[in-house]
Amino acid sequence: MGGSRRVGNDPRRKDRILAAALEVIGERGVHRTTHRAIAQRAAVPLGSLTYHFDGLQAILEQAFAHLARTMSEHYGSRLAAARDREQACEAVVDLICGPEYATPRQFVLLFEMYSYANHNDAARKAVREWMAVSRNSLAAHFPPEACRALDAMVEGWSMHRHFERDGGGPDRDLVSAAVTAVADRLG
Amino acid sequence: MGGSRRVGNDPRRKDRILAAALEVIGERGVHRTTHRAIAQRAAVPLGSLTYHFDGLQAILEQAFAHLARTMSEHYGSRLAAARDREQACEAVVDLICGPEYATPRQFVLLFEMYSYANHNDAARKAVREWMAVSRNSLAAHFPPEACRALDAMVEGWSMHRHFERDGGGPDRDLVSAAVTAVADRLG
DNA sequence: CAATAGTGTGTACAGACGTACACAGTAGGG
DNA sequence: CCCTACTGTGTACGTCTGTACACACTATTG
Repeated sequence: MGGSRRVGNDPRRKDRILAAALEVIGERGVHRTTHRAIAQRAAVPLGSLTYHFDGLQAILEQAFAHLARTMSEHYGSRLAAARDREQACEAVVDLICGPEYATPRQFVLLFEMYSYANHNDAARKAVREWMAVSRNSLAAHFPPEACRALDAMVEGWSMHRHFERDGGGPDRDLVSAAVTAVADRLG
Repeated sequence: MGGSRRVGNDPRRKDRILAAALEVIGERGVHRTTHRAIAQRAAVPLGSLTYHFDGLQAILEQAFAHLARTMSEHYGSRLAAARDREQACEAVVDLICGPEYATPRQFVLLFEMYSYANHNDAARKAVREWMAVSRNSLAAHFPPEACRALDAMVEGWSMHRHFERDGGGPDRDLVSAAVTAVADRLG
């Protein structure tokens, strides 16, 4: 139709494979993630992976790039909803405490990406972009110095909460106090 | 000599293997860490690994347990050197900015441990203990609430610095300001 | 309809992997 | 001295992995 180039039967297949890859990574970890596990999860034949991707490494790289993009959008949209600094602080507290950003699944994937990024340049690039975007999202509400500090707090604190995994509720006031302390002093 | 039990030729071999395992993990990542790579690095025969450990998983678990202990000691000793709150704040800034705690090698290993901990109970336990100890080290100088916040800041900020990997110097004043802001408000 | 060019798949293969285990080596007891 | 009990090693085996590739299929072109 129009173009001289043919169109595949299932143009979304590549994305489905990448989504399946993230699921497998989340359940098993990058170690023990295999072509066959991904293929089975995506319900596609094994050969389909080698047809669409140049090896397992390429799948992981693109899967993590996709993850970074998704997380960036989520992070950004939560902060873009804030209209003033007070709401921005609340948004930051939400990012740390709320179940939206800090879903266990995304945390597991995040750690897989970070560890993989230390041994793979493409993944490292994805991590850097994700970090840059998350800080830029803060930049709409805070000066650069505060962005650095708040971004670090979001990362570190939400990750500690992820591993402690008990009593997730009563922290909120404390987190809020720390966030406003930094925002006030560095703002 | 006293006991009825014989003594092996090389009692330090187990530790040497664990040290070699950490080196391999640091260079290659947990994915692509194999018995053979560890054996070669430790300069011991392949069979020695299956003799001393019940499988690769056991090696990783014990290697990470060792890592957590080492890091805890380092973290604790740096903070124990502080005599008052001001020095404690300086120590926290050092932990974030200084090259001692934040050596790239240890960071890589830390991320490997975190990601592995999401799929392995023993490693998860090691991570939790390491986090508990690091917070306890802060507890000698700050109230519990401040410990939570400062510990999160150390983790998040040092890790961001690890990935950004450019201009590591001029941050120091900013980090110091953020640390004292939190310490003052929550102290 | 025949020719064709690109899409997609099942299978086969070489290599690497974890692990078991038969065996060698050695230090004490009798 | 021999015997025994234990430590430690080299090798072999079955499995699983990544990847290539010959082949089938389909839709377009002439």
